[in-house]
Amino acid sequence: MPEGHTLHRLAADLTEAFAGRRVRSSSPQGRFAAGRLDGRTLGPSEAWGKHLFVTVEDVPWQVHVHLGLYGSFRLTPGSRHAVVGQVRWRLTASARSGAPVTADLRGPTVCEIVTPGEVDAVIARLGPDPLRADADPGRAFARLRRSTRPIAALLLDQSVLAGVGNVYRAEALFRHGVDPMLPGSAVDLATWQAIWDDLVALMRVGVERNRIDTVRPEHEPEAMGRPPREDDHGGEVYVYRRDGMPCWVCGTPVATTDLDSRRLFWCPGCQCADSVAP
DNA sequence: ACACTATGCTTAG
DNA sequence: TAAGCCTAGTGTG
Repeated sequence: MPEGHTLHRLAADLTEAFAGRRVRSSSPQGRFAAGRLDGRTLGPSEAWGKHLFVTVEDVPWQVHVHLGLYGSFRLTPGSRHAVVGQVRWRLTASARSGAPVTADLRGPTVCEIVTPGEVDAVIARLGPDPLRADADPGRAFARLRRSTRPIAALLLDQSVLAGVGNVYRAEALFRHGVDPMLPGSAVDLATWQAIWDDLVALMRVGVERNRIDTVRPEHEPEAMGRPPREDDHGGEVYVYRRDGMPCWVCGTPVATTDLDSRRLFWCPGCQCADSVAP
């Protein structure tokens, strides 16, 4: 499911499966002008935060995809599958150019052909993306320091930081013992740098494993003598959707509240002004 | 079978 | 702040 790591993994998978290959392109559901790509050769795909761009050889335009809350873009071997459900965009590459493969896009918020100028405009409104090597965490820190909004709200603001979603927000704040309601202006540079570095590491693991894993080795189920969780959010997490359950570290029940119409999860024991980072 | 939820974001008011 | 987008999985009866 789509936080930034999902999009970066998807970009890599699409590039591996389709770059340099001639594709068939269609919109079984009919809501995307997929015919413009039919018979063309794809270039590499790239992710910026939660946005995906699929390039096409010999033309300046690209396909811009945003999965939104429940979009999915799934690759499966083979090129002759029956269409199941509402497929906005189907890409296939046949056995003639390598391993046959199909990619089906369902339920995206955005799937459109965009000009280079439009690509630049999307990227321009995004903050630094921890998964991009050229990202500048200082840009995000400058935004934090100018804001009285809670750090938890700022971490989800894609113009402050690109690619972080509700799970990474909750988990990163937990791992650094930061009170989610701390105003951005009160975050010191050392704390910010630690959170940023941690997001870079956590999200890279997310890309590799294609799931979110945030629990340190010493708190993993094997080390704690508890059964593994392994739910559909990924592997092990500390607080995300664990409200009411005891914190893995201090035993305090995990709390939840609404913040800007999004659910926020945190441990009141580990994440307060006088707590030491777990 | 139906109801509810969800890792997101935009627009209207 | 609320509604809308539009899919899939889970829970309830």
